[in-house]
This record gives sequence, C-alpha cells and structure tokens, in this order.
Amino acid sequence: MSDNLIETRRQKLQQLRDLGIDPYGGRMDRILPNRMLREKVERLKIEAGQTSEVKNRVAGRIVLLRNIGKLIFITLRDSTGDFQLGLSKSMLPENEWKIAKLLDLSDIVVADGHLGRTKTNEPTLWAEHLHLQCKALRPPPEKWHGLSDPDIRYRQRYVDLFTNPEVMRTFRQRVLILNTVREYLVERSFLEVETPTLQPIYGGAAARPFTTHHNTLDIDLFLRISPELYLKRLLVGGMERVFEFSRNFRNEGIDTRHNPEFTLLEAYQAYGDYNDMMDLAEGLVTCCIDRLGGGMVRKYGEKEIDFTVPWPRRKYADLVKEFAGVDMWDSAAVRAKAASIGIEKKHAAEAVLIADLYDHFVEPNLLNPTFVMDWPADLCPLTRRDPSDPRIAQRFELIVNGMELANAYTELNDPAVQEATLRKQLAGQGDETMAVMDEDFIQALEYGMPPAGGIGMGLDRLVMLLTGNPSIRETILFPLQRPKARVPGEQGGADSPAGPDTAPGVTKS
RNA sequence: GCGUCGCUAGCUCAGCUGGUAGAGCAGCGGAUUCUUAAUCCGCGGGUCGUAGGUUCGAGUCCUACGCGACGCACCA
Repeated sequence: MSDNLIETRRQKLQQLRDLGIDPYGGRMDRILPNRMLREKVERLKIEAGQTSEVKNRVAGRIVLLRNIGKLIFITLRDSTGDFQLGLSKSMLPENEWKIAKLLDLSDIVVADGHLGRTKTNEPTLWAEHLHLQCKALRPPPEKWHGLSDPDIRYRQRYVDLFTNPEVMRTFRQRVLILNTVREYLVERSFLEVETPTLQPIYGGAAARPFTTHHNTLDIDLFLRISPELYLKRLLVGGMERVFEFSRNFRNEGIDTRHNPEFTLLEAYQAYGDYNDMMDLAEGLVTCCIDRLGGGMVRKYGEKEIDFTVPWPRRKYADLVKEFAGVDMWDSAAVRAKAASIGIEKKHAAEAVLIADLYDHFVEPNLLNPTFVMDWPADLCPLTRRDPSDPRIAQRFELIVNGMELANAYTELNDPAVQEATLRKQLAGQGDETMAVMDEDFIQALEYGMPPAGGIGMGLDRLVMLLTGNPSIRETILFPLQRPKARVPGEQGGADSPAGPDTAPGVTKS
C-alpha cells in the first residue's frame, strides 16, 4: 500500500550496495557549516559564473533536488542554513555519478569540491567527489508547505527540525538564551549547582507532584516541583550565590503556557533582597536580547512588547486599585467586587479573593514587562514580611504579556515565622496530595540562613517571548503528547522511542 | 474535566443541499549541462481517524470513542 515510497528507496539502497557503496557513510573531517561556506563565498568575492581554486567540504541533508540530466543542483541543509551543491557528470568519477543519479530528497551527503557561483550568482560547491552518508528510507514532507500538522511536528520533532528552518532557528536561539543566562550569572560569581530531582518531600511551590517509587529503599518519591528549599539549604551551608537550571515537574493541565515538565532558573543571592532580583531580571533579559539582536521592542503575534529598561515597579495594591477599583485592604469592597465577577467562595481566605481580583483585572492587562511588587503576605509563605507592614510580603512577579515570567522574594530567614506560615499554608489546603512539613528545612533555617534575595524565572517562557513563539510547546523540543494507540501489527509508529522495558545495558550512561 | 474546531494519498489541501474521491508537491518512466518550489511529456497511488446508526445510497447526516489545536477550569 503506502509503503511504495519506502519500497522504492529500499530498492535504491540495494542498487547502491550492488555498486559497492556503503549507503550509511562514515567519519568525515573538516566539514564547514553552511553558514561559513556562505560567508567564505562572500569573502572570496567570487563573481557570477566563476569558481575558486580553494577546496572545501560540505555536508548536509538534501532538501531540494533539481535534476537537469547531466547536471544536478542540490540544496543541502544543516543546522546553520542551506547551501547549494552542484553535481556535473563531467566533474565526477563515473561511479560517483551513478550515486548522484540515485539520490533522493532527505538523503544525507558529503561532497568535496570548489566554491563558486553559478551563472545566476547562487553560491555553489561544485563537487569533485560525492560521499553518500545516509540513504533515507522515508520521504520528507511537502517541500514548499513543509510539515504543519502540530501533532506530527511534536511527535516527530526530528522531521520538524530539518523541514522547518524557523523551528531550528528557535531552538538554536534557546541555546543562545540559556548560555547567555548561565554566563551572566557565572560572571557575577554565582555558583551553578545541582539539587535533587527526586525528593522525599516536595515543596517550594504549590502544585500537584508526580510520584514515583524507589525499589531498594522501598520509599515513595516525588519529582520536584521546585528546587527552592534545597537551594536555600545551600545558602545556610555558606554558598552565598547559587543558581540552578531546574527541570521541574508539575502534574497539572497543559496549555500554551504550561508543560508538565519545564525549565526554571532559580538564583539566590545572600545579603540581597528582592530589589536586587529586579535588577538581576532586567540585566539577564537585556543581555539575552543583546545577543539575539532585533532590539528591545519585539513583535509578539499581533502585539509589540517593549523590553526597554527600567521596567515599571508597581505595587500590587496600587494595581488592584487602578484596574479593579478596589482598596484591597477593604474587606467588604473586596468581597463585593469578587462577587460581581462571579467569584464567591464563602470560606476562601480574603487573600485568595484579592488574588482572584488581581488575576482577573490586573495581570491580563500588563503587556510590557512590569514588576508587580509587595504582595499580600498571606499569599507568600516563603517570603519576608515588610518590616513596616506585616500584611505585605517583599515579593514580586515579573509579568510580560499577561504571563508570569519570574517570581522573586526577599527570602524569609526567620525559622519561627517560616514554620508558622508553612503550617498555616498546610492547614488551608485539605487536599491529601499536598506536602507535609519539611522539618529539615526548618532545622536548616535554625542553623542560620543569611538574608537573601531569590528569583525563579521560567526559561521556556523567556524563550517564547524573545523568539516570538505563541506556545510553550514551540520552545520545548519534545513536549508531552498523549501516546497514540498502536495499530496491532504495525511496525514502528510515531510514539516516544523507548518503552519502560528497555533492556538493561543498552544506554550510554 | 468542559466547550469549539479539526482528522480525506507520504506531505499541504479541495470535495456544495447525501449519488460512490480530486489537485499540487513527493514517487515511477522518458527528455534535459546553470537550476532556485527547475521545466516539459506520460503513469501509478486512498479502510476519507475508529466503531456503530439513519438511508436505496454516507467523505458528507446522527451517536460514541480516539488523537490534536484553541479557549475555559486547574496551575498561590
């Protein structure tokens, strides 16, 4: 049936073998990335129709193939871009010309030859030798429209990456952003650390966890929802500045801003406070934008977001007053306003109602980066209270396009207050999946933690905003998808590769 | 979990108020030494997401289920 396309390629594979050619290639040195080849053609000032004497090697996947008989033009793609390869019957050894005639879209090749430009001025490597590096058995998607079905794009990201250059570009930019964040912090004496992903007690955020089990110890464990409590232990230990790129796992819904596993930057700075974290956030993001290029005013869908610093630092209460028209300390007004939008939780703490008003009226309306600071203390169990007003906690969220990009505190380092707020938090949440008190964390605080500022920044979301992608799934290489049911008897499939019963000893680690 | 929309060839998509499936690209055969989504001539390719139902007749209408996208809820 539909295996005709694959069967045809299998036959070509056999023809290649009959020619004495290994269709799966091997080691190749001195490969120049396509972007460098392009730059080189510019530097050599080669004119249309000319070919230089300099020899080069090109490698890539065939994404376009134009067969003109005794002349074949191939567009090769690598992660840096495309480059044209010219194959001429008169320039290739006889056997290699036979390979050329058996090439298909998606095959991977290496070629040696001279850089030049065609008569139509296209930078081209004219091949003297052609090396087949991998015969592709499956055909690529449509060459003009590419692969657009999001389902297939996410499940078969490998096809998405070599088919859609803008996808490759996003993930290369993600690498640049993460490297920039790392360098920025390392330059400022932050130590990059790794703390447990498997935790016997989870905390540091409010979310349902994934659970797992360790067989030998016979204990249940949780995949971390946050590294916060471990990083604070390091402050106690004397590491004054620490950060971690933390993969967090939250057993919650999936939408354009949430993936069950996501990457959070968490950083802590002893003797600092949340004002330092605002400076840090501005510095980090600005530095990333400088590296990416494109300026501080960036397109995001139909909108434009202005990242020019300094970003407004607004008080939570002022914003609630401005957008909801309510004094958040006026209990009756808060309840009335909440009721007016259909929020009527009889037993809800007042802080929860205030948060509902904020979520409804304020947050969606903040487009440009805005620090929302000084939150109601009852919403912030891990945050230091304002010395002059205990109702307020020294916390901010950084909001961009109505989305929480970062969350930061002046950290609470009073063990007595910490224990009290955590117990209050636990009491308010009757859900049996909620955390138990982390006694060791309290004990650590009793040994003494320096005052500190701490921040958590969603790196996937940062990549969304800076690359202009509307969904977090466009910034995560393999976002979670529900597995498709296998058709009995069908080989392969588009699912995630390894099942749970993968034989031991086959992994590299 | 709820709602809306979608699922037709390997890919991108048409297919009206029900009448028995189409295009482009890819593929196959042929021509072609400067193409750029190459071009020209010819050819093959489908369990219309799955299972039921209505009907003389279903890609089209109905029901259920599966998967996805978006929105809502959840995510302090």
